[in-house]
Amino acid sequence: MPKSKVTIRDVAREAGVSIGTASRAINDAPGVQGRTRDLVLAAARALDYQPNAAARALRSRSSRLIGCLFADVENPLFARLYNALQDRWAEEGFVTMLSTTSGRLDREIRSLEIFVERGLDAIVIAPNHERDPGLLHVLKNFPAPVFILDRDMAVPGDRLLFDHQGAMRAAVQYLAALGHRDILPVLSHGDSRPGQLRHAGFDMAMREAGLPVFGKIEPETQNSLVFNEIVEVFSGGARPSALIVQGTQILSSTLNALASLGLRIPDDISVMAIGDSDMTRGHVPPITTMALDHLETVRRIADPVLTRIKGLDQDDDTGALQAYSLIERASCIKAGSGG
Amino acid sequence: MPKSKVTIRDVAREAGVSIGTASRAINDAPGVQGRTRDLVLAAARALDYQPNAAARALRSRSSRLIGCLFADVENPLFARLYNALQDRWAEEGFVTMLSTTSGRLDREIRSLEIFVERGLDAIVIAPNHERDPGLLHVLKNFPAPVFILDRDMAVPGDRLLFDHQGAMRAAVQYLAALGHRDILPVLSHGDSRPGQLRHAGFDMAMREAGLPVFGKIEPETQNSLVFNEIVEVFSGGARPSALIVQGTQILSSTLNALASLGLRIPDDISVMAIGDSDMTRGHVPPITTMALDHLETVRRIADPVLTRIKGLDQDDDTGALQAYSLIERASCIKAGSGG
DNA sequence: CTGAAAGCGCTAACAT
DNA sequence: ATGTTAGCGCTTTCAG
Repeated sequence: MPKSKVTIRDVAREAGVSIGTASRAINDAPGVQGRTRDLVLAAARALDYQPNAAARALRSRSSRLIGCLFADVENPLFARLYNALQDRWAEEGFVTMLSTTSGRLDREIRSLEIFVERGLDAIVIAPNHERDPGLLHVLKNFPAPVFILDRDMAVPGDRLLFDHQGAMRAAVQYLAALGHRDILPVLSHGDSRPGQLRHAGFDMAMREAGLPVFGKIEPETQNSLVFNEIVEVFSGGARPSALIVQGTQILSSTLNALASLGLRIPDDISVMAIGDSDMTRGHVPPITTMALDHLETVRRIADPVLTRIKGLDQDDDTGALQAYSLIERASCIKAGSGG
Repeated sequence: MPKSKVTIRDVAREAGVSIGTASRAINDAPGVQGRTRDLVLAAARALDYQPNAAARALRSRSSRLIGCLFADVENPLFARLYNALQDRWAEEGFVTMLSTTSGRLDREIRSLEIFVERGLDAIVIAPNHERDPGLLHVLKNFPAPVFILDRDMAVPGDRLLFDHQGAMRAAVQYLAALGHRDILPVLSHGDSRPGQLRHAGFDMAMREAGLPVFGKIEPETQNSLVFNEIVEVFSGGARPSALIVQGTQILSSTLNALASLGLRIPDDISVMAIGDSDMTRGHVPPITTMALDHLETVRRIADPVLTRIKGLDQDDDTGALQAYSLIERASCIKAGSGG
């Protein structure tokens, strides 16, 4: 009884109706009598019928598939996001596909081609290469709605942009209000939107606050170790009173360095994180953080995508900005007030 | 020029051949003259032809899709694994789908149903629920090869089992050889295979080494905080000379607690990790670890799956055991030799 | 409200 | 070596 692929034909026969009626009942389309519908559904259940997605997609020209293109799902932000999006879209009967590219251009382009072949109904992308003409070309001709996540790309489509600049400003203002002047940023060097805006935002905020830029630590990537750089700064005699640290991995390395230097948080130094995670929450003391509202972020991605798939032709929402908010925890205190 | 769905028909016409020949050329099947083949491929490229995967799947009864069912892709092990498997299978022309379930039974079952509907050619699963009859039932009737990853499940299919027991034994032996007697394990309490075997392995190894079990810390989940438990142990006056810690999140919390207690690694206490990660590598000092060989693990999953898809009917490989190996780093020293 | 039939794009079997 | 054709399982007209 297992391997026999039962088709809608079998269901129709079992229910004693035509194949068309069976289809309508199964998709609960209008124009089916209640009793007939029940008959069909009962038959389907009895036969353990599973619709064939390929046949459906071929005929209906809708795969009920939504694709995500991320560089990397080891990044907790994207992992959580993927999880939540998958959940949300599953409620609406869509299956979510994930393609990770390690940020490599060829794989980004190849993934998009695969998305075309598979006939995805929509895609959400946060590619590493914002300005590559080849990638942009594929995107412009993409046969389904494209949602752009936190990237500056010259292609049509809804998008959601994280307010990195605002986050940096809020962080600096918060620390400045606590009396900190020597604030050291530890922000990975980004070629793409997030990195650029964070640096720009930091510089601007410091200027606004009338604070000299004390120094900078710019790890190459999200996974770079900053242990040595941190130790060097303090060995050099210079002595920031507060750190702004972005990224889980970098934060981990930073905390390790501080502990190793014998510096206590927040007594000896204040630490502020950009981006919430198990680490910021679970650390003792917990780390004050600029965080994205996860639920809201998910909603602002999932819903517009669904709307587009339904085909409601509105103008692209090209300016949606997702703010960070300050989560005050125990890792920052007034400058000079420590033990 | 964008939306026009160009079909194999168009390619055939453009190349001046029949639709069948076009198909053969595109799939580079045997029985096509070199020149003809080039003609077709040129036409395909010129028209920017993308084959329709749904039609292919429907006709050929092969979706060229491989599914992964994991509880959670925020777990670095699975994230890395997914990445690598996707890469490997892409080389063979397969697309990989990921379903994450947060370990919830209903979602595990639902995911499998979706896998059936989508006609996946094979699946790799590491479900949370090893003994649920409903899940087992679906699996037994699954219409494609099933590969089981590190779970004890009474269903047919190849599998790869991680040697958690061996890992714990090696860890204990290593520490015992360094003269440690008071070894404290910090291992999450698992209801499924990995957790059970780790605990069993630890107990057995301690017995073999003639060491009394000093105590245990058993966080509920992989994300549990153990800061307080660690602090309590040391405040209680008891004083292990070495820790065996499993999981990235738990390790993070543990290291935080040790730092906060003012304990230096390895001088005041030796620390050994189960499972390699950016954290074990990047920590200062780097953490001695029992690790799985990533490449080998990937190979031992990816290859058998491919073989099964090709239909080579051999017996299930039901006993493959993937060993951990010891990566000696700086976090463990001889008992009593510290500052 | 339901049945009959066309056909989505492709591959595979059968002709030539 | 290439052309022709049937039909995968389903949704969607079009009749009735």
